[in-house]
Amino acid sequence: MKSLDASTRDTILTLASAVFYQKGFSGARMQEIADLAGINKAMLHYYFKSKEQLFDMVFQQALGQFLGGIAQVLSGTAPLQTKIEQYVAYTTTALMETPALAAFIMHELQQHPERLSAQFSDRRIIDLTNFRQQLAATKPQYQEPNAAEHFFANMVSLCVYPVLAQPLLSPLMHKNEAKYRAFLRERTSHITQLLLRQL
Amino acid sequence: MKSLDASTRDTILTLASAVFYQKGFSGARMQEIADLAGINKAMLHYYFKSKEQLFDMVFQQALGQFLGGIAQVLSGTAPLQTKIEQYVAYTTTALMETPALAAFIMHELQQHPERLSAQFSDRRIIDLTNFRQQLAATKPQYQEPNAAEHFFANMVSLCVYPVLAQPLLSPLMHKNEAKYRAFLRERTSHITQLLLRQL
DNA sequence: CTTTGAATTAACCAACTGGTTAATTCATGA
DNA sequence: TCATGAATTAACCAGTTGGTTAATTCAAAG
Repeated sequence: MKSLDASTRDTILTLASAVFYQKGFSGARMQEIADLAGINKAMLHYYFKSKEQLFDMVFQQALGQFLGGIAQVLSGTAPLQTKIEQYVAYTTTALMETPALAAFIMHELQQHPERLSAQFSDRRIIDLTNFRQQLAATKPQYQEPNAAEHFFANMVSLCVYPVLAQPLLSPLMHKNEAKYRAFLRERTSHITQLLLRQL
Repeated sequence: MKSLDASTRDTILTLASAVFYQKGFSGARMQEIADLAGINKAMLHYYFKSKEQLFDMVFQQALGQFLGGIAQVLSGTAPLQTKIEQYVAYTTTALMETPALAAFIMHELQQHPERLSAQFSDRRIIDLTNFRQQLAATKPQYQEPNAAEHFFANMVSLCVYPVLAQPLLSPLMHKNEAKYRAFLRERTSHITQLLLRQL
């Protein structure tokens, strides 16, 4: 039983995301997506003219979600502390819901870095100047070249990587999935404190 | 012109690594690997009976390289400071030589986490106890549950992610490849200081 | 020179995969 | 009720891909 025509596209998009996230573009099969959506391949091509187009929509949406948190930190007017706290909390929570998202984006971006440009041309949100100013205002040492960039890279790394590398770190720490998830939740405050201590 | 039969296998393995690293298992093509090696597909299957077998060798080797640095930190007898300094320097350097390695491992591990087990059954090197003891000896607060794990996760994240996410962070920081590489090199000391400050 | 086993090649194949087509059903507004 | 366009299906297709086979070349040992 299908949902209303208008929302069918969205349903497909959601199911397709799951497949693409886990298997990547080349590993994903149109047949599998169609099966998941309970339609046949022809219907899939009726809603999305090609695998590439379907993938592009999934990828751009995923990238938007991923960059959303960053944009807020880089351009918002809130105090630096607040922005950092919000980013750490939001990113951890969001990524934990779709653990394969980060690995998917990195893997696809590795092969086709140009796919990023679509997100950069439009939105001007992606700019470090505002962030650097706020940092420098808090502590003068952040005026030095690359100091703000290092802080930013630290923040993102500390949040994203442990989620992305769960299949590696979880066995390494002898934690089952539940325990590792608890560990990740615990990290939110750990990371926040570590970062704020640098200000 | 081919190299000596014995080393041909290694040549293929190296070339295949490059392809697998960039395109993953499902994106890689036996034909492309054969072309790179200057042989035809039949020869490729002569040396490696299947794509899966060739991939397994590549993957296990990649994983070994990736875990090599970690093992040293976790089990060596050197002082903690030295081990940290060595890990940061080694990891950054090693990953920068094959930037696609980390994304490759994460992506494949996401789909087949069981591929990790091969590395874990044999070597007992992968154990945090030694590391935790050294940490606790330096600062008692690291006796608390998960404290050592957080430190470890921080260390790995700070080193690996900025290399892995180069296609994302490089444009975001308005750095070309050369400048971003310089930034990564600069991070070696930045990360080391940050970590040692936590002791 | 000949034997023998490894190295190499060209041709081939079956399965898979993205995509198409033409015909059919369904819903709805006139 | 009928006309119209969207939704859906089954069958099909051409290109790709991993893998095989049988025949051939090559190199070294006897």
